[in-house]
Amino acid sequence: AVMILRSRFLDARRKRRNFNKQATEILNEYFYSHLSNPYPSEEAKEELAKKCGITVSQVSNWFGNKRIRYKKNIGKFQEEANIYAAKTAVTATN
Amino acid sequence: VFPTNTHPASCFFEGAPRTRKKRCPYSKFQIRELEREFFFNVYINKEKRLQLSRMLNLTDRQVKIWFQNRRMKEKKLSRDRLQYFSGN
DNA sequence: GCATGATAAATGAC
DNA sequence: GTCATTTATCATGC
Repeated sequence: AVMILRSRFLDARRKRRNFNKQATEILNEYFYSHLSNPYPSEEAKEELAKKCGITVSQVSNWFGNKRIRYKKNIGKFQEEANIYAAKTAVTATN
Repeated sequence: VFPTNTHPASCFFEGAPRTRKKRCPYSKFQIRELEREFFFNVYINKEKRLQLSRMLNLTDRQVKIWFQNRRMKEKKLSRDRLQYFSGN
């Protein structure tokens, strides 16, 4: 009985909802501005989570998925990488 | 704050694709038996581990790792419940 | 139909 | 042992 409730709780959590555009922007900004080492520290994860309005676990999930999917097909993310590279360049000059 | 890059096993751009065992999801029966044992004791001893691995046609290493991952999962569930009811 | 977030096996640091 | 990961798989969004 406990196990059934437990599994239902898991299934409920697994119902996925996309992050809002602003949260994705923040995460991508961090990812592409740390492309040589896209491993945020625990403190950085907490700050990102707060700014994005998501949990630290969700931040970890996002970076885990992003790293493997980026590495697996860099070409597919080239355009996206250029966009955020330009964006951070603009903010740096201001 | 720059990451010191000590914890990750390798750089993000590594060149050595080490051979890794392909992840194979366990069957419903295997999961049921593992969960049953986990319910009685979160830490499994050597005897029961060998017994369980033979019954489920898994290696003792696989059973050991399953219990490790299962404990981490339980911990994460506790954190999520706490956060859910306290609202951060 | 893939994109995306979450979970399940498997590894390695410590 | 824990725990942050990698990787494949799952489930959903659209």
